[in-house]
Amino acid sequence: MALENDIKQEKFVSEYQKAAINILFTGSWLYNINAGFLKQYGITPEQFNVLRILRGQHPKAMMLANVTCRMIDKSSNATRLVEKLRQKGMVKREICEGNRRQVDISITEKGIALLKKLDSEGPGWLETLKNISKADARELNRILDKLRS
Amino acid sequence: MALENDIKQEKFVSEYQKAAINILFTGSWLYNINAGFLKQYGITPEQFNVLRILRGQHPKAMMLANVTCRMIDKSSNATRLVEKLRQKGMVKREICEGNRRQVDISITEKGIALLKKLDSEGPGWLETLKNISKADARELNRILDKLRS
DNA sequence: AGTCAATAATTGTATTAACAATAATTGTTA
DNA sequence: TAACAATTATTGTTAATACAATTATTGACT
Repeated sequence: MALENDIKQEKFVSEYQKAAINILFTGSWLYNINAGFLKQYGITPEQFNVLRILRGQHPKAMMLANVTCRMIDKSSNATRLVEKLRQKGMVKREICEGNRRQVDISITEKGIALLKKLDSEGPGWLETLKNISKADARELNRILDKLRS
Repeated sequence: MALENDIKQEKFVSEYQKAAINILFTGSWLYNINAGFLKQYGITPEQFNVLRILRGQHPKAMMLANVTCRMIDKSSNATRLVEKLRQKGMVKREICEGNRRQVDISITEKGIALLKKLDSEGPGWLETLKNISKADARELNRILDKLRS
């Protein structure tokens, strides 16, 4: 009955409709928790996501298109996102010598340090998920992956 | 392996982290499908949501705060959302006589007609969900509800 | 070499979101 | 009833999103 209470809707036309709304609602809910947590560190969830992507390749650089295709929300404008992070000193941007159309982006030490702080200084957003068991988390992943297939 | 491919990330630190990212990613994915489908009708997902909320009470009117608390994304500005719908002739706005602080909002015949068209003219966004079984949809709802509890 | 297509990224612009501040009205109570 | 608090909604403002148009560079073909 949780979703029914959350959006004050007594019934749904089908289990599928409820699932669709549940995904959208829970996504928005989780996003807002995450955004609120990150706010004190001066970054948005999208910026956080880009930093984690870059850390995954550190110390190698990535071209912009490869950052974009790894992003959770691919519609956000990577150029401007990266520029915001550059202004904060979290990433470095260099035109690639071998192919001057592309831009090599890499995370700086300052960016690494911020992520490290976020990793350690929990509780962090992941704690929010601990209402469900590990088995449920696995089941959730299975179903969501199947949904998009 | 679906999410791993979708965001090109080989592994996650835990099943919980993957679940969090999976919810955000699937929510964004579903939102975009929905937005693309609604675009040809000239409304956004949030506006669609508000219209469905108002239809649920039709022909009664609702005050703005009661629309807001039923919205999927409560952070979006209901005043402006409703104003957009009013400009399109989908809703009616009247200052409540009994309490002049509140505004009575109701769906118009034109709004009803649009929803009816959307209901019938599928396939619609719900078809997207049919990759999973009804049992999986129920399981998904159970887990998501628990997650937020 | 010159032209055209393809790739990579940036920019322009209109719309929307975030969220604090303000206005208008009503309720309460000294 | 005057003053203050509470409720309800709107507005102001800055930043972010959506997405088409544009620029810059490289690759391919004649």
